[in-house]
Amino acid sequence: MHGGLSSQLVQGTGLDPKLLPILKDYIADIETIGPHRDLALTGDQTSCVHLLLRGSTVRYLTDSRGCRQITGVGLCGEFLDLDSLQSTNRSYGISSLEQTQVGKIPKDVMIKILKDHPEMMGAFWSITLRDSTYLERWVFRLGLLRAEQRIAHFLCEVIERLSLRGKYDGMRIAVPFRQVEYAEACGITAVHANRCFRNLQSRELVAIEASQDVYVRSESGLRELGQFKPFDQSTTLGPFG
Amino acid sequence: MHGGLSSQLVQGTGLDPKLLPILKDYIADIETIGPHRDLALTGDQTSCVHLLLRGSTVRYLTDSRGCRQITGVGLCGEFLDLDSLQSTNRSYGISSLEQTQVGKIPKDVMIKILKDHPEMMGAFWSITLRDSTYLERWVFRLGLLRAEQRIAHFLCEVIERLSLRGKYDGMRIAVPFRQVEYAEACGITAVHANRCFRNLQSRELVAIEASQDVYVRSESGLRELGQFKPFDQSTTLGPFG
DNA sequence: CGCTGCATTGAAATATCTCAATCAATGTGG
DNA sequence: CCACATTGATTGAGATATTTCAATGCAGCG
Repeated sequence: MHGGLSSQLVQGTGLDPKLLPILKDYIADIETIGPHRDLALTGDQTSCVHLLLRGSTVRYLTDSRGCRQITGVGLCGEFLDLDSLQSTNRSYGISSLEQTQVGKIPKDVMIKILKDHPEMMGAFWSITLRDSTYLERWVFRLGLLRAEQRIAHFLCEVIERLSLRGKYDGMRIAVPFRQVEYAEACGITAVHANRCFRNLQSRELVAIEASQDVYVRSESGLRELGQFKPFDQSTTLGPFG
Repeated sequence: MHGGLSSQLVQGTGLDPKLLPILKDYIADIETIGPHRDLALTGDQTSCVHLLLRGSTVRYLTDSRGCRQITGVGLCGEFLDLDSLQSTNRSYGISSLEQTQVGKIPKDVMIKILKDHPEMMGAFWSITLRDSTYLERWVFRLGLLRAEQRIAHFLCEVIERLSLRGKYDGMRIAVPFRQVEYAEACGITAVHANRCFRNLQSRELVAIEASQDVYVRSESGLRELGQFKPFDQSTTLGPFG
């Protein structure tokens, strides 16, 4: 059924490999949905936690006019909403970027996991801390950078996270963002995102093929323009090992 | 020595009151610093975790020109940098807004706490999750709102967090932000922040006295303008109780 | 063929920034 | 008590970035 599950999880969740088989057994339900569908809606009861088994997602908040601000990208192998354990209603939506498969772990099962395997809690906390770091950079991006830099910075984040799980070939951004998504992630208009990409192309930092695929021509150039500081890998893991 | 410590912690940390006495015993060192001083610098070794005993702080990221983006406000009783446990070097700075007192808990002591009192981990995780929620809204604010709305939204966040710990009198924002800080928190210029405040005053949403103190004239008006959604208090606390 | 979804372009409107100056309050030394 | 420096708020005017609106292009698809 879910063949390469373990290996995906190893690279995705950030969990200690020893903990993975445990987790796997608790997935209650696997759901598959097409591209650009909502996996979870703002206001929903938070009945379960989602683990992304295939595809990619975005997490977003909506303003009063219905505009979306993307606050995070979900890549294969990641937990999408560990915070569900904390709140009864979802304060954000999650939607898919492509054909996507999620494993659902009911909240009470999560609680059982924590009871049966106390080691898991440190792992989960650790994941939450890592996600916070990315969120904080997201604030940096929106607060201090101009449109073109924001896109560069965002691309760097995606590259970094793909790299960390061996899904970056050094060329192509293997996540099917449309320009709308780049815009919604960077707090700009889709129209403006388009012009920014044109500039990034003329600076020879990226190339765009087939109107959809972004190819990285100069990762260092993107990092410099976007003032991207790589993630501090040297985590102590102290309390969690 | 540190008299009202317990009661401050009860309201601030979000920890179960039973856990507080435990924590209190582990504070190794108390440091006092004046207003607008750095408590921790970007790049520092993360040798300890800071617990704010008195005063208020901001946490910020810096761009290549030295401009600051504030990513969080530290109020009395809160942990300022639980994430230190995760990383070896600080990726952000923390500075004081006023005369401020912090308790320092060395990282290895934190690890010992977790070993001796496993219940603490759920509490810490819970705090991290709550902080993430605020960070996510910060992204919303910067990404979707215009300057004036951002300030309204930011004021709402501060009001809410002060209220949650009984430090809001219904009138005055009891944190000594200067206009620079409002600007750095909202991703705008100090000059522009000033003009926004003038507008907020003419809309009769706030009043400013002595050029420093912000008085709230219409909390609901601020919430509406800033599209502020209050924090979901109904946390299950399931895995942690 | 005529949809539909998305990228692309242009031109005018607007928000925000930048620079530069002034003002008000406060504190300090003589 | 005055002269002066400092800090932060305030204003004005021009420059720039970004949005908005509206139109066009382009590909896949029934």
